[in-house]
Amino acid sequence: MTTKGESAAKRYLHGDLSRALLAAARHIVEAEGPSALSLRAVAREAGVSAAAPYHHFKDKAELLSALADQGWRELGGCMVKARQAVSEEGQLTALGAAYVVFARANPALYRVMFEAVREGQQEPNDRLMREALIARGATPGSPDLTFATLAAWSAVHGLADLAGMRRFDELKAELGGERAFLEAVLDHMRVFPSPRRD
Amino acid sequence: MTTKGESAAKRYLHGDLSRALLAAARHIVEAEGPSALSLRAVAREAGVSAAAPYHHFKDKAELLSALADQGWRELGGCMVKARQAVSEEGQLTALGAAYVVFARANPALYRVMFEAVREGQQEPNDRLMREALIARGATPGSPDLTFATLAAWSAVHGLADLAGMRRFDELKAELGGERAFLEAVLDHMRVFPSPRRD
DNA sequence: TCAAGAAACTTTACGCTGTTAAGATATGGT
DNA sequence: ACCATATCTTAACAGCGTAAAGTTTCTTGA
Repeated sequence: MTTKGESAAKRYLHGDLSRALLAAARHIVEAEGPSALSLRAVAREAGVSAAAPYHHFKDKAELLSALADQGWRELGGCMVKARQAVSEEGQLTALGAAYVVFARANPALYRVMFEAVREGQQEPNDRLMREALIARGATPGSPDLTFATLAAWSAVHGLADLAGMRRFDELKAELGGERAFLEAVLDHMRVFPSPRRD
Repeated sequence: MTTKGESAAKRYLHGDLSRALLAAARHIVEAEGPSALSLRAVAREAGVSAAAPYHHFKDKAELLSALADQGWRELGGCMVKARQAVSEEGQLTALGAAYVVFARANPALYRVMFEAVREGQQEPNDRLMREALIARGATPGSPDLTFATLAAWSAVHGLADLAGMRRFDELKAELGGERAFLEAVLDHMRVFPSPRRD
């Protein structure tokens, strides 16, 4: 049986190092940015030697990929939750807002997430967005749906990447928060129409 | 007087090392990706010692920032050129297409460019896009113009980041090239309306 | 013209990184 | 009880960014 219930302090065998490494990685990446995330720092934070992670992850990229996967899962959860609260027509906008809000709340994690996609280690799920577009009238197999999905994803990803610039701090404050700012920008994309005016 | 006209081979003083370093950096970044771009590799490629670049750039970040600056300048040139060929209403779409096409033609350079923006070392110019939006009817000082500019930039940046995914290779081929693919996606953004239908 | 100083470059060295290899220790199955 | 195996450690390697100190070349002004 595993040593599941015991205190995790300074045993030779950690017991749940995979999880601990992921947690440490996430902590470091959000606290000090992706460029400061070294495998050795992760191991240090988890209280193990520099070589220990290699018994749980093939290399650094695999750890980052696992971290990214965790992020994509959480983002999926946020989007599902956001969808529940709105009418069918408003779904896409709600999903887009949830996407950007999550990325802005976890900016460094989001960078790791997207990097993993870029390297082909992750295949983010566009099912929710496709469904929302279909609910808004797109025909399921059409190229139009493909383009619209990609347009929506481009918009939210691009906005997530841009919204962190200090340049917009003042504007966000005027609008009473980042959320309002994000929605105002999304409202200028045809794929993200405002519920009020469409 | 400077040794301007002489052969650049194996002199103790290089003569134009700044430029040579930038050229080497650009070559490496496009050939092997941003993660492979080490200062030592750049120095090696330029035929100088590892410490030589420090007489021309404060550190690695400053070299990358200079490379990014060069990229943003070139992109600006492409956009100006793209604008000349179209009517006033089509300007924004032409600018957006030029942006994405440049980013896709120099994907690794574009990543360096955007990273520099993210670090606050570059302030990319949105003058052209603002002008195009005004030409399309936006009122110069309005918040709407700000949001629309940001929406346009989000769209092209996001698309540039996404368009490289292998996932779309087949679709691009069907459309007869990446350019058509990019325009089809841009056409689904309100800020980038198709000339034909708007 | 020539010495002095500045600029451009080199060698050397430091601590950091990712990763591997070889050895130590705990666990679980028989 | 014992052994294979999984998990961890220490030690080592090359490559990285960068600083310090030494060498070579260019420039400048008396």
